[in-house]
Parts: sequence; structure tokens; C-alpha cells
Amino acid sequence: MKITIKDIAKMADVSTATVSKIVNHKDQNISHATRQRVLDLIEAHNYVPNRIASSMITKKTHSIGLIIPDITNPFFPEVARGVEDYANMEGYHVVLCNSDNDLDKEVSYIGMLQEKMVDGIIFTSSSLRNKISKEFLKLQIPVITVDRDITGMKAQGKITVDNTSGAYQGVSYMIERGYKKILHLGGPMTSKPALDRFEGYRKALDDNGIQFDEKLFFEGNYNAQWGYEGVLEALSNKIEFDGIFCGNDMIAIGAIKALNEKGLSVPDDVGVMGFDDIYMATVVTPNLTTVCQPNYQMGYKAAEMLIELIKHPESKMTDVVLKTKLVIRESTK
Amino acid sequence: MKITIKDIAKMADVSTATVSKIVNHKDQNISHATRQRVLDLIEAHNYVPNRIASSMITKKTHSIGLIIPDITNPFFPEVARGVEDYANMEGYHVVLCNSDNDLDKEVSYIGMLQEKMVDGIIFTSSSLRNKISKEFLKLQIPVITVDRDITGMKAQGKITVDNTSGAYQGVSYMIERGYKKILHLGGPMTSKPALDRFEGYRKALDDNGIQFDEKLFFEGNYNAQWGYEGVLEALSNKIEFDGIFCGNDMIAIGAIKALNEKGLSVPDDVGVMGFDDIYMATVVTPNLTTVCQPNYQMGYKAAEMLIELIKHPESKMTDVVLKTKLVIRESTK
DNA sequence: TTGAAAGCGCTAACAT
DNA sequence: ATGTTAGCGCTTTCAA
Repeated sequence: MKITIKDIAKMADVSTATVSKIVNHKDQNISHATRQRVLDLIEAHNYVPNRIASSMITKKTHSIGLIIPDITNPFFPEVARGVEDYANMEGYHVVLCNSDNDLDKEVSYIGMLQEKMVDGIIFTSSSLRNKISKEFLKLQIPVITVDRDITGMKAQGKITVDNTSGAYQGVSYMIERGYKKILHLGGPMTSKPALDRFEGYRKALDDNGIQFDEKLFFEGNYNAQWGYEGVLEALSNKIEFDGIFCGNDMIAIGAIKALNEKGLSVPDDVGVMGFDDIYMATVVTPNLTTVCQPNYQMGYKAAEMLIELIKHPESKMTDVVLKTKLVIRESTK
Repeated sequence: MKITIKDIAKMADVSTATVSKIVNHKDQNISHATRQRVLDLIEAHNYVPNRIASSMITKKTHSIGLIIPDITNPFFPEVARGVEDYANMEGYHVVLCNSDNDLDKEVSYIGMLQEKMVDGIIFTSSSLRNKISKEFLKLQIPVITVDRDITGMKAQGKITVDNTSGAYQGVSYMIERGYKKILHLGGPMTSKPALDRFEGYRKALDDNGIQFDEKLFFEGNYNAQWGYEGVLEALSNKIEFDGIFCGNDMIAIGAIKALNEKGLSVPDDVGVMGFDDIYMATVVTPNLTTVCQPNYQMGYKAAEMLIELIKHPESKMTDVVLKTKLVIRESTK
């Protein structure tokens, strides 16, 4: 039989209230003698307080939900780690949910988390669906969204990165380095980041007096396969280009692979720029020049905002826009 | 104010017991009329059952803890995904804990999870410390260890992969392909997998009549940096080798990088074999020949065993040893 | 087919 | 400095 606060109280010949105070360090008014006696008993009997019972009263579970599309996608482990690090520091647990960007799963997780009485939710999804917002609106707990917008929500926080200016910066750099015909292998245009990066790309072209050529723009998915295929497609369509601005690093890695196979050298024949700066970018040959996105920071900051909101539900969060940083390595000249 | 089972009961003019039965689908004996009335009220008022209150009574939280060293390490996201997929299917939540292989953190997480009343724990750590087992022994809940041993535990499950035979297979293949002086850039020998892989390496050498040369064995960490440095060190020590068997893929990737920088071609001058088969292995140039470890499977299977143990605490689990598979790609000839 | 009542393990006034 | 008491929201016999 599991030992409870009652057992300890009885053994120490005090009330459960006293034990409770000691366990929760609200023991300024407890005599040293009793405290020690109780502590010894706790130690001796290996008593573990049932925090779930506390939660019933305090209405706080000290756990938060983290809904991401897929922890297996190299983008997310870092944000998850950021979330967990801050949460753990503050004594919170994080419940990991992989939604696969599937609306049904998202809704189902939101429901489950709510039933489990998490104190708040951090939500990431790469798609632009707004239906989900209805579910969130029903929620009585704070929600922070990372890297996307959910319309119709108020008093909640939002963390994004400045994709437009990041892309602008990256493409401007390529132009500066002498690349003239820059292909853009973008991500799915149903996602806000992809849209923003495309916008930054166009803007950089415009501002540098280069006419946007829609034949140089391809839309695909955020993976290496698409980068590989995209290059092959462009090549077989005899499209001329001397640079590629990729929607993310995975696309860039796939693109480089295709380029190499076709005997094109990176960065001399074709310069390649990624986006994200995942670990792989530093390890691939040539190392990727890329726009660094502060993934860990995003998670960390999201947890920080969420926990602030949990502690002070009235506090207004101003949305956070994290800055990107150009990282120059070997895939551009 | 949050709406409770009492509110619904009052509105439907039934007892809370009736509502409870309906919510939990124990409603064979509830008239269709009442059920519908209650269900409508639940829907209309957006009632969310407080599962934490249920847990107090049922002694089941339907959540499990997952303690891994670092979700940011490419090995673990897949394991975590496997765990989450199975757990979710069975209606369990997973609480993610990054221990950084730090004994204090491990112990602290075990305590926290226990207080949160998780139903079981899946534990991975790359080190061989046994102190942790004391903490586990105190636990009243099932624990499954993944990829490592914890001594002194009974009635619990263990999942490992057959590292020895995987390494044996890999090294044998290299020998078969004509590599004669095979360097081994291993992981930290405080970890069981590293030890086992080393053993497989030696055994393959022995069985093929090649004398083990300790100058060809280097111990380091499981990352690209070490692979890079290891090669540089071997080269600067004028050690002769025509193949490298790496402790994992990250080491292999670092090794290839160093080899390339020194003008050595892979696989012609030096063949390189990895271990793990992480996604990166397929994306790097040249693609890595490697020993594939079923990461996702490990997590999935671990969750399966754990949940079985939660449901039937008396059931004896037989330890599972997962098989590796040789994946031949471009980094060996 | 339904409900009354006891209680899970704990906390938080409020007394003393 | 410590104890009494009244629940938190729910489930589960057992009785009606």
C-alpha cells in the first residue's frame, strides 16, 4: 500500500496540515523539532507526495502541452528542448504531442490536454488552417503559438521569426556576391513561413533591380527529396540559374546533391543558400550558407511567455518576433 | 467558473453517478433518453471531464514518462516518436524529460514523475551508471529501459539492440570488400553500446584472421566533431588505415569531412561505415554505408511493453533484442 | 434504470 | 506552533 500524508501525520503525531506545510516549504511557523521529525519519517518511509491530489485544490498541474507536427523533423527537437529547459527550470513538465499537421489529431490532443488539466499549451503547426482556433477559443488556459498565426485569439502570445527579412537578407547577400539568376525552391505556400520567405525573396530582387521571373520559382515540400527533384526539374526544363535560395536547409541539402550528380559545382557553378541552420548544415559538404533561425530560442521564449501567462493570467503579452541571422559558410562564393 | 460533473447532473436532473457512467461509456444500463439529454448538455456547455479527479480514484493517470539524454541528439527523436505513437494509440500521454545523462537530473526527473503519478517510465541513458537503479527500485511503477541495462531490477522490461552482431556484420562486410586496416572510432566506453560495438569489431577481425591492433582503436564521443578530430589525429600520428568503422553515423560524417579535407577520397582511399542509420546518413555525400538500428521500433516496442506492464503488472516481460540491418550505400566500395 | 454516500490524498482558511 | 474542517471533481459500490 502506498504511503500517504495521513500515514506520515499519524506516525509523527501531528496533523496532515503540518506535514503538508513542511512538504511544501511553508514551514516558517513549524518548530524545528517537528519539522525534523516529519522529515525523517518522510525519508525513512520514502513518502512521495501525490501532486495530483494537490492539483485538485490548487488548480495547477504544473504541466504544459507541446503540440508540434513531428519531433522527427529536424526543426522541432531544438524548439522542444528550449521549451523543456525553461519549463523544467520552473518546475513544469512538458507533454509531447506529435500532430503530423493533422487537424483531427490537433483537435484531439487539445481535448486530451485539457482533460489532463495542463496549465497551458504551446502550439506549432506549419499550416495556415484557422479551424483549429475555434478549439482554442473554448480553452480556458493560455496558449502560445510558435511560428504561425491563429486568428481570432486574444490575450495570448505569439512567437514568430522574421522570415521575410531573413529571406531578404539571404537573397540580398547572394546578389551581392554576384549571383544573378536565383532560383527559389520554396516550401508549401499554405504555410506562413514559406509565404514570408517568398516575399523576402521577391523584395530583395526588386530592391536590387532584378525582375522577378516566375519560371525561377518552384513550390514544394520542406524536405531533401523536394530539393533534389526541384533541381532536376529546373535543369530538365533548361531553366538557367546560377544560385538557389531554398525554403529550408533540407531542401538545400537535396538540391546540392542533385547539383553534384549533374556535375555542377557548389558554390562555383551554382550558389546555394538554406534557411534554418539545422545541425546538419554544418556537417554536409559543402557546409551550408544559410539563414539561421533561433529554434531553441523560440521554444525557450515560448515557454517563458506561457509560464508567465500561467502565473499572471492578466498580463498582456506582446508578440515576439525573433531575428534571423545570416550564416556564411561554403555553399556560396 | 469551470463547469463540472455536478453542474451537468443538476441541469439534466440526474445524479453525478449517471453522468459519470455516460462520460465513461459505462452506460449499458442508462436509458437512451437520459443519455441523450446528458450528452446534449455536455455538448452545449462544453463540459470537459477533469481526468485528474478520476485519477485520484482509479489510480491511473494514463501518462508515462520518457527520460532520454537529449532530444536534440538525432538518435532520440525517432525513439520518442515511436513511444508517442504507441502511447497515443492507447490513450496515454508522454512526458518528455531531457536528462543530459546527468545523474542528478535523472534522479530529479524520476522523483518528479513519481509525484505526478505517471503510470510508468521509459528510460534511456547512454551511460552505465548503476546508482540510478536504487531510485528505480524504490519505484512502485513499471520501468522499461531502452538501449541500456540497469542492474538490480526485476520484473521489468528491457529493450536493446544487438550491437555486437551489428558491428560484427558491418566490419565483416568491410573486410569482405577488401578493406584491410580498419580503424575503429568508437564512442565512450562507459556506454554499453560502445562496448558492444567494439566487441563486434574485434570479433569480426578475429574471425577473419586479422590481428587486432590497438593503435587502430580510438575512443571518443558520439558526435561529428570527434569523428573529424579522430581522423586528424590518426593521420597526424601516421597511422595507416584504409577503412574506418565508426561508433555511429555522426562520427562517420565528421570522419568523412576530415578525410575530404585531407584529399582522401571516400570510398576509394578510405571506406567508412557508420552505425544507426539516421536520416542524415542518406543525405550526406557520399551516402553512408551503415548499420541500421531500429530507433523508431525501439521506442514503439518500449511503449508497448510498458503499457502491457501497466495493464497487467503481473505479466513477465521477456527482454527484447532488436536486430540491426546492414545498409549498403556509397561510403564503402 | 438510477441515486446516495463514502472517499481518493491533499490544501487552505480559520481556530486555538 | 499546530489542528480542525471543509472541500477539490470525480468514481464506485450498494441500495432503491
